Amino acid sequence: MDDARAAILAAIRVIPRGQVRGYGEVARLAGLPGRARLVARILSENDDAALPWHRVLRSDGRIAFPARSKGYVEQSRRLKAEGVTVESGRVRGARAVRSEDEALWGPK
DNA sequence: CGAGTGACCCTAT
DNA sequence: AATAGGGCCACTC
Repeated sequence: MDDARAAILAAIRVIPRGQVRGYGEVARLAGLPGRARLVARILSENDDAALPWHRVLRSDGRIAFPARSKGYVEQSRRLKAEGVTVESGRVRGARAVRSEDEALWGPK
């Protein structure tokens, strides 16, 4: 297992229950700025059921899967299960993040 | 080496 | 708010 993969998985495991992060944000927190696509790829290959992969969303707070796809349904289900409100594929309260030190979800 | 692909991101319309 | 166009990274053929 390479370092990048380990760093990314670690960053995801740290996301608190009931909160969400963006792909680019996770990459940044893992010390790999600009590797959002790598995060997505790692997740697509992940098989660990204990990993809170459902807490990772696109930078605009929307679920990355196509609406109504298997993954989409499962992700919104798992989010709602821990108290996160999801409506029309978007997490309520999440805001687009652009700069380095902003968070997709966090203290307002 | 080049072209295509994707659980992405940003800026400009 | 929704689209379009580029940019990016890693991988496959």
